[in-house]
Order: sequence, then structure tokens, then C-alpha cells
Amino acid sequence: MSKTPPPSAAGAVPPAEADGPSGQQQQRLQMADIARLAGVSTSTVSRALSGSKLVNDETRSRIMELARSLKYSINIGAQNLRLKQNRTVGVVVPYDSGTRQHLSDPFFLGMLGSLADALTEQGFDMLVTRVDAEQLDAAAAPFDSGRVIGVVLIGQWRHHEQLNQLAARHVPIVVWGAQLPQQLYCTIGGDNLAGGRLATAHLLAQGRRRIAFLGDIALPEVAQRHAGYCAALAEAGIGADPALCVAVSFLPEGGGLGVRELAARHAEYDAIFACSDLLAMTAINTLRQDGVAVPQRVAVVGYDDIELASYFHPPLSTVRQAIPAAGRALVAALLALVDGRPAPSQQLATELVVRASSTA
Amino acid sequence: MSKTPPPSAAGAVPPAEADGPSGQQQQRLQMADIARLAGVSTSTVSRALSGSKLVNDETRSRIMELARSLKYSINIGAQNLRLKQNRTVGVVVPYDSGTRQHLSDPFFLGMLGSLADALTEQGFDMLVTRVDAEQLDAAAAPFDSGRVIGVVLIGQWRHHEQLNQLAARHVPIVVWGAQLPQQLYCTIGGDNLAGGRLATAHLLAQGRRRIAFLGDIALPEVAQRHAGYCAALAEAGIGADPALCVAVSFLPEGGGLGVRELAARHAEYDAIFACSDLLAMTAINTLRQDGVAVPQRVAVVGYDDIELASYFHPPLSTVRQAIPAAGRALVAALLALVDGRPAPSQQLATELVVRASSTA
DNA sequence: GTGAAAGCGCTAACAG
DNA sequence: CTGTTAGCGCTTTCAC
Repeated sequence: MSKTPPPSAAGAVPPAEADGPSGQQQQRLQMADIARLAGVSTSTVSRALSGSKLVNDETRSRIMELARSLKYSINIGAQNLRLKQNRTVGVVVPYDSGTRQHLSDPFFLGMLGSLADALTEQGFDMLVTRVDAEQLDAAAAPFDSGRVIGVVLIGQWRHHEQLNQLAARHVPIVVWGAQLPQQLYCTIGGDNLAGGRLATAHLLAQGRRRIAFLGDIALPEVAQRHAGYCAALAEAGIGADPALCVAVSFLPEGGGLGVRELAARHAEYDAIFACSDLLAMTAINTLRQDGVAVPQRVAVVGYDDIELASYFHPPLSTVRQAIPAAGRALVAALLALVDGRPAPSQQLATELVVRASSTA
Repeated sequence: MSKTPPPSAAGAVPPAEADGPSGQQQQRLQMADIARLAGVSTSTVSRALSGSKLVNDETRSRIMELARSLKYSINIGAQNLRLKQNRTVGVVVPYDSGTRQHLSDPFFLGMLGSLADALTEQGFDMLVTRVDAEQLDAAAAPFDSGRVIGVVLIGQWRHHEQLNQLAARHVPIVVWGAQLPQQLYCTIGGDNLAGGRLATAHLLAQGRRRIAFLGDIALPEVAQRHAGYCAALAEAGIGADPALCVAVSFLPEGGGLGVRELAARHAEYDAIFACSDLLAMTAINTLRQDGVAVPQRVAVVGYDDIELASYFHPPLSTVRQAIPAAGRALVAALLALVDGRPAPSQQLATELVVRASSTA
């Protein structure tokens, strides 16, 4: 395990003219330079580069050619200042306050990718920020300082009130999460109630009767999935047994902890509904270590349908979240808000994907 | 599966004063407003807010209090323009040119998270951009337009030459990838040669002799892992059989395709070394469908040690990449470059993690 | 200790 | 069609 040297011409060329400590920009080409070289005024260059018809074709193409060959590119910062515009959107990913752990769920990756796609498509840049899940109001910082025109927050966690305050302050913000009463901000989310109901009904249809629930009810999305779970049980004439409901975080260790907790409670169960695929996978793993067969002894359904779910062993039954649609919807809602148009909250349809982990 | 309405007060409050189409900023507080309210000049506000000692304590605290209560935040764009500074770094994630698929590997998520951490720690913002893997030179765009002070590119793919040209143009860029001869840009990467060797030597030690290699040799990193693989085989007195080397992309379907291709070639093999955990997992999945026992009949080692690797069944043996260190190293190198200091390329140590997928 | 004025790189009237 | 001028929101000499 080496530490540095191998091949030949390693090491990089430092920038041409570096000046002072961190954060400085080197001397770079600007519009005035192009203007001088082209023998015109900066106004003409500006017009040419922005494709104004007010400039002679010959002049324009000469200027554009010059700019291209010199790899001149307009300084967006200055342009933004002058135009009072901005084509950057903030995407804020909360991290677990205790562990500072974050993004550990592949679901987030999908979401980020989907947002990146949707934003690129609309010609917007994406500024990614991390924020403590217990301080969600910090999500507004990039907006307050003018870096972004609005913010997409991935997950509302337990801070409904902080988010309401941001909305009251007119921070353009759209949140991936559950729709709640008295909500001033816009949420886009899956239909968690339906999702929870689908998963549970499916397990019941498989003849399971003692279905454990893994997830932290304090989170609105999880609470709604739990409500769906209870509803499905009730429809089958079964009461929800609190002993089967384990509050675990979305961190990967959650699945194992949940299974251990159920064991510690001496709970009897023949199925698990986990609130994320990651939890389902780690739960299955722990069950396997304990010699419990999945799905024979315990059937498992996850949530999200991350890419790996179908490759897991056994392939994971799960509730699919419409991630590509989510990105588009979040971006559309945010842009509406920014333009002063109304942005109604929205629930995206969810779909049950049945695979081997729940079918004995 | 509903589509919209439920609860009570849904829908969000549009921003106070919206003006015109997309990208506009609403009327917001600025320094002059604070100045007027505080009965001082903007110069004084500027000084107060930047903690200059040239301003009366009483005045300063009055101004700061005012700013805080009004949630005034300095306009970073204007400040950057005036100061000719910038605290934003570009992170560029290439996507597969054919499929436009991207970020599908959890490895990228880890890298993004690690970069976000390292950048946050240093007080930098992260602007995430996607770029066609066949047009890596487009990675410089956010730099050319002054949005970022430099770029971290995740993966060099096959376009060494384009990257060299960027470096020659003095674009501050640091690439996660392999160190190559005649290289003008800075790379940070794992020690792929050692990684390939470790994995292969381990499989040999398990008594395996016909080890298949899954990965696209056209990519420098994969080529180096392959070189390590060949070296380990050679040390064991075994020649590398080209029939056992399958060029597959990093897309998730690669693992399955690789196994199918080996079958089509009627290749005999008792082990697989896959160039990513994702490939290893999907390969194992296909083997399982074909009734081939892992690790009994075929032992498998992956690469990266993504979070899920230890939860997979069987738990995946793999070569761990030092992701947290990677983020810090990439950021440190980029900042060095930006400051005009030299940024030598670096290889980070890799480590073999042995789990059940390779131990019969 | 504080204010007035100039200017960061760009665009948009307004004249010619 | 093109140049001149003013100014986006901020910082910083330079006076007072």
C-alpha cells in the first residue's frame, strides 16, 4: 500500500497567476478584453454574446469566434448582480444530529440524481448543502445570502414548525415529506398512507398475522405509513400490537437494532414491514444470523425500491417511490413558488413491488 | 393511490413580491436598508458586519442586533464581485453517455458525502454538476463562468487527454482516478494495483485458480486493478486467461451481463473479481439464479466496500476504498491548486476486507 | 469613529 | 448598428 510517487510526470500545474490565500481567483479574461481585441465596446460584446439582433452579423460572429477561441465565458456572478437574477437552486440534505451521519441511504442518492436531472433540464445549477436535522431552519441560509433562488429540502423530519416559519418568511422552499395539517409550506411526497396499507395488506394476504413495524413514528412520513399499517390491520379485524412497533432511525444499523429489540421483548412475529429498504436489508441480515428463515418464518417488506432491492437475497418486496417523478415535481413546485405562482402540495402514487422476501 | 388533496391548509405561501418569470429574486433587504434603519451609512454597516474594529462597540452591536432580528444576510454575490473572491467548489459527476444513467452506484454517494463534509469543514459550498462521460472537458464550464474556484471530478473515465488540456489551460481541477504517465492534472485515487493484487492473491490463497475479471479495461482505474490481478496470478505461476476477462460497464446490469457472457464463452471459473461491489452483487444474483453456489462453487470479491456490502448475502468480500480520506484529500489538493501551491497526485492505501463471499 | 465616493464585471437605457 | 453612461449590492480607500 503505497502512499504517493509511481509514474512519470505526476503533480499538477498550478494556476497561471495565483494571488494570495484561499478563495482568490486568478487573473481572468473579461468582457473588456474581448472588446479591446475585437476593436469594439463592451456593450457590443455584451449584445453579441447574448445574441441580440441589434448587432451586425459580421461583428457578432467575429466576437463570438474570438470569445470561443479564447475560451472566454461571461462572469455569471456579475451578470446575476446586474440582472438581479440567479439560476441556482439549493438542495439541502439533513444529517442525523447525533451521529452527523448522512446520505447513508441510497434513497437519497436517487433523489439527488433525480433532482440534478430535473434542474439541469431546466437550466438550473444545484448547490448542495448539509444541515443538522434538528436545525432545519438553517436550510434557508443559502437563500438568505442570495446564493440560491429557493431551496428543496429532502426530508422534513420532526420540525414542521421551523419549516412553517420559513414559509411565513417567504423563503421559497419545497420539502420532500408528508403533508401535515396547518402547513404553510409546500410538500411533495409519496402516498405514505397508501404505501403502508399496501405493504401490510400484502403481508396479510400472505397469511401473516403478527406483523412488526420498523420505523420512527415521530417522523411524519413514518407516522403516515404506520397509519396505513394500522388501517390495513383493522380492515382484517386485527389490532395493532404496540409490542410489534419498534422506533428505529433510518441509519443502516436500525434494522439489526429493531430485530434485536423485538427479541428482547420476546415478541412473536411472522412478518416485518420496514420503513426503508436499507432497514429491511439489515433486518433480514440479522434474522439470518439468528437462523430465522426469510421469507419462510418471517416475511419482509421494505420501502423505497432502491436499485439494490431487486438484487438482494432474497429479492426484496417493497413499496416503490416514484423517484424520477419526485425530482421533477419538487423542481416544478419550487420554480412555481419562485415565480409567485401557487405551489400546491402533492402526493405521488406508490406501488407495491412483490418479490421473494414476502412470498413463502 | 391519490393524487393531491387530503388535509387542511395545504399549498404554500408564494413569496411576498414576485416579479416576472423564472429566476427573478423578490425584493429583499439590503445593506442600505439596515443603514437607514440604524441611522448610519452603509460603510459603517459593512464594517460592523465584518467585525471591523474601526467601529464603535455600541454602534456595532446595535447594527448586528438589527441585522439579526431582520434576518438580514449579506448578498454573497455582490460581496464576491467586489472582493473578487468565491467560496464555492464544483463537484462534477460524469454520467454514462449512452444511457444518461448516473450516480447509480452507491460508491458515488459516499464520495459526494465525503466531499460535502470536507468542503463544509473548510467553509466552502458545493455546486454539483453532471457531465457526459465522453465530454469531460465540459467539467470546466462552472469554472470558466466564475461560479466556482475549481473543480473536483469524480472519475477520469477514458479521457485523459481532455483533462490534460484543462490542466494546461490552468483550470484548477482534481480528479478521482488513476495516476497516468504524462499527466498534467492532479489525481487522487486508491492504489488500484495493490487492490487488484490483494483481491486476487486472496482468491488464490483460497485455492481458486480460474479467476474471472469483471470490468472495463479501457478505464484507467480498472486497467490498474487488472494489472494487479495479472501480477498476482503471475506470482502464482498462472497466466491470465483472456477468456476470463469480461469488459462490463459500472452500471448495475454489468454483473449479470458479465456472468452471462462467461457462460456464453463456456468459460470455466471458480472465482470472480469484480471491479465494484455493485457488479459483484449483481453477478452473485445471477449466479444464484443459475443455481451456482457462492462461495462454494464460485468465490466472489468486489471493490469499494460500500455500506451494503457487509449486509449482503453472503456478506461481500471486497477491497475497501478510503472514502472519507478521499474527500479530504481531493479538497485539500484542490485548495492547494487554487492557492497556487503544488498539488502532487496521491494514492490512498486500500485494504482487503474478507467476508463470506470468498471463503468456502 | 464615520461618511462620501469609486469600482468589482456586467447590462440596458439613451444618444448618436 | 454602436458607444456612452449609470448602476446592480457590496467594500474600501480617503477625508473629515
